[in-house]
Amino acid sequence: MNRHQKRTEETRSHIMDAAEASFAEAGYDGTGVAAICQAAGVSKGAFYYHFESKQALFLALIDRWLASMDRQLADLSQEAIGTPDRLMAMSHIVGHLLKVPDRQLLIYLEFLNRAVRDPQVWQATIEPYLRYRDYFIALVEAGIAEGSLRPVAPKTAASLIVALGLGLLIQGFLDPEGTDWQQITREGVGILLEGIEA
Amino acid sequence: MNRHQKRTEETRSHIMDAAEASFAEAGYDGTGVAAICQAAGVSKGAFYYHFESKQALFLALIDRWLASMDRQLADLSQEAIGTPDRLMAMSHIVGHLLKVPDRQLLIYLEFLNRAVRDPQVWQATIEPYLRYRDYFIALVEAGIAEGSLRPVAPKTAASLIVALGLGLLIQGFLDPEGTDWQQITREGVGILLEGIEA
Amino acid sequence: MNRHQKRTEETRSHIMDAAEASFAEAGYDGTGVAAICQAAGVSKGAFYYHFESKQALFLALIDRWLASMDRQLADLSQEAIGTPDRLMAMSHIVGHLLKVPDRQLLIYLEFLNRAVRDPQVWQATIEPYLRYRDYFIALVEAGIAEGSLRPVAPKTAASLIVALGLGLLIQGFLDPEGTDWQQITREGVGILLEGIEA
Amino acid sequence: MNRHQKRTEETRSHIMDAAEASFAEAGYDGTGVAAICQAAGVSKGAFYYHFESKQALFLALIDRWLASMDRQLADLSQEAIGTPDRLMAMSHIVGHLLKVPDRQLLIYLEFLNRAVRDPQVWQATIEPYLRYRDYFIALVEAGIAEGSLRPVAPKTAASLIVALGLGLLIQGFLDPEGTDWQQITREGVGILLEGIEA
DNA sequence: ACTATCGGGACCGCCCGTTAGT
DNA sequence: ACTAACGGGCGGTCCCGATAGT
Repeated sequence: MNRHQKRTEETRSHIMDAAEASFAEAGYDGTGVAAICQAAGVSKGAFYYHFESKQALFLALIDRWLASMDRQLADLSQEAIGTPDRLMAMSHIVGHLLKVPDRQLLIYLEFLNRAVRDPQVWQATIEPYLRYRDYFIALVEAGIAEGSLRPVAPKTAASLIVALGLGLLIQGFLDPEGTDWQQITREGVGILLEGIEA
Repeated sequence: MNRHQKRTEETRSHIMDAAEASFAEAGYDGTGVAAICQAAGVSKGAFYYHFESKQALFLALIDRWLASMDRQLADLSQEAIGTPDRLMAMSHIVGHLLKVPDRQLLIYLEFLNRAVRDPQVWQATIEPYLRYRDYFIALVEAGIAEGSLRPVAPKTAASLIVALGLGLLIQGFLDPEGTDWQQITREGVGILLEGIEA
Repeated sequence: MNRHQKRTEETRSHIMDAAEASFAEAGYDGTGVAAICQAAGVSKGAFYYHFESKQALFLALIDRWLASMDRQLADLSQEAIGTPDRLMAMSHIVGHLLKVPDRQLLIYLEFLNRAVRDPQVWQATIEPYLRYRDYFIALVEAGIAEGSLRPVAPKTAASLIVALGLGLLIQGFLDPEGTDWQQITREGVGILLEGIEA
Repeated sequence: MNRHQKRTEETRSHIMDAAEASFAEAGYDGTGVAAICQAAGVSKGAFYYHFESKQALFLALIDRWLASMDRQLADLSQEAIGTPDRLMAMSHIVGHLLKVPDRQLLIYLEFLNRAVRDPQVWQATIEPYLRYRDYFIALVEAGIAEGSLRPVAPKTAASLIVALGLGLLIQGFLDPEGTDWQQITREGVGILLEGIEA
């Protein structure tokens, strides 16, 4: 990668970072392209040189986020531990997300909200969602196979786990100050395990 | 009630119904006041006679929804049954919501999404949220007192229940066709109860 | 005049008073009919029962003001004094208007501004303006005849007097605090008289 | 100066010229941004690229006018002549303004009318007004010093001169046809000088 | 690879005036 | 003589994207 390409990539990243922040803060519709450009310190022309449209930028943002999620999950899969411990480890990740009331996370709500209305965004969201659920299904099946989990329906359990994560995240958004969500998450996973552990 | 009042009430309802449908379909920002008026069959003059702004209409919509929620909860509280059974009954309500892929429900996502960005909407959302959580806390405490639940931390359990409901609803939005969410909900509550029942 | 008629007249007056205040404060275009009605404590229906349009109300306001001006001039003409003294007496009236920075006076600026653009308002304004100038012309001619004034061109002198009054009024609007306009007016008339007195 | 800057300057001027004409013709409130754009042959996008708002354009118009006024005054100050002659020269300028019934001048009335209601416009108007009055005060003082004027109060005389100009301008607006305002102005200044000349 | 400038459309809020009802 | 409710349209602003220029 030569000097030029590097510079180009940097501009792209700046725009995406600025957009991510703005979308989280004010929402997709509440953020103008001009505002993104100003925050990124570039002109509108630069924006439309790198992205076909505001929508395309949004999609790129989703992709970037999913890629980072994949990386995190892959890291976790490296360590060979039992299913319950792995769920516990995951709860720590979610709990960590909730510890600091990170306004930046709000962009995930925006992803969600647009996914159910925009077919293109839906496409980009539903596919990874199913992938993640499959991951949890496999996890549960492995747990049943290794005898650490009771023989529950894997799909139900997986949906339950995802629901738990989503639901706690949203509550964390709604009430970021009044509750120690990190602790709730830890205890919650404990209760859930109680219900499925052997 | 004279003719004027009756007419007013009807117009207001028409507007709110049309707005609810449009907001669910296209989102808050994707719905213009003109579109609402057309759908409701009234003029802009009528709209701004009944509502101070688009935002005010949105808040009125939230209030109406919360009022109906309160009514449903109150109905449920009438019947004197044990906590586990009551939770099961609730799961049926949520399950029913998920049975038909009702696009109308999408407006709740819109409520959520705006609540975290607009202080006024947040105010209107957080207060009832806390009220509902308190309701569940009381429910769990009652269950522990009557011996039907194990002595878990009530706040944690309540948050868990709410998380379950929210998380399943959102998954229902994301994947409305591929899964029998009604069944997942039933089984999910079963697993959760497994973890907290005595 | 029976009870009903009296009540009607009162409502009309309330509306006109409220409109006068609002027009002075925010200008003609800056004042909505609804605002006038609210300030007057009546409904829009009442407004349009008494006035054909916002414009008609404005015309009525002009008429009312001109009538009061006529009354003042007539009072002044009663006293049989020389022209210079009469001009001095008038300067006191103008000076008095300028003593208190009466925001209410701003409506005359609005009259002026609309007169040059709206033919109907122009009609209602130009005619009395010419009448007043004729009054001053007659005054000057009388002064010359009685020997108290030098033989200046009456029309020029009259225009000068009117210009003086208008110009000082406007300066009083522009700089209501920084200057003692009452005194300036008194001295100014003195200087002017110096130029035309015999 | 590159091509961009030149184009900008031209567009800005076109917009300002069109706005000046429209404001004079129909008043500030009676002129829509769309109308200005159409008259200037540009789009709304161009308009709001060059001006932050309709109000900002109005202020820019005031500034432009004041700058041209300053230039005229400066030109006049170049020639070393006595105070009376200078006042006479000025009367010629005002008289010239009044000779042709120039509808364009009506924008000054609009300036005035808005200055007394809008703090921002007031700010932009009062400061130059005071500057001009100071100029006349200095002029009168110089006249007294050089012995061409009687020892009148400079501030009073200056206010009188300004009042004369303003008042004649307004009368010129009200009655543009019926009177030879050029002549009235000349004679009027003569009379005024009569009152202050040594 | 980027900037300065521009095109045109859409949205919210308001406004003037009308009508059905009392 | 007056109110509540409504009709329809306009106005300022902003926004997404395109183009001319470098």
